[in-house]
Amino acid sequence: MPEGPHRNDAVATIPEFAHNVLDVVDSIPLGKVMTYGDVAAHLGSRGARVVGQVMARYGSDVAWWRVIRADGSAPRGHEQRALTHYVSEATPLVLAGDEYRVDLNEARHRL
DNA sequence: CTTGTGACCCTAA
DNA sequence: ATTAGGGCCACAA
Repeated sequence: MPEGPHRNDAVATIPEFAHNVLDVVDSIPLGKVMTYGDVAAHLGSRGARVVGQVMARYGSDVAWWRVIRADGSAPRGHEQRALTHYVSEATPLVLAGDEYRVDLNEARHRL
């Protein structure tokens, strides 16, 4: 007889929405990016911030640098580490003095 | 159940 | 360029 989730499921730990976010991130091709809002919209949500929370909590094992802000800047507090990835995977960048942005016109992954 | 919290987004000043 | 304010909403406590 079928039953719903019981105690001691080996799965979970990661909530459903968070799991879906990670799936989308895994689908972003090398050298491409999506904004937090893009990821949310793809999942039928308007919660760009929630995507950020998910990345902060569960994103360490995926290509987190491919999810960026709407203006093309890297995740807050991770600009340096993100840049090494952009360079190594040849993500199109726009330089502005000591700052940089990902060139969304070139690198945005659309669905 | 209620509340506080953001790796955010947008507009206005 | 910067700041302020409102909106967003899944998640953790």
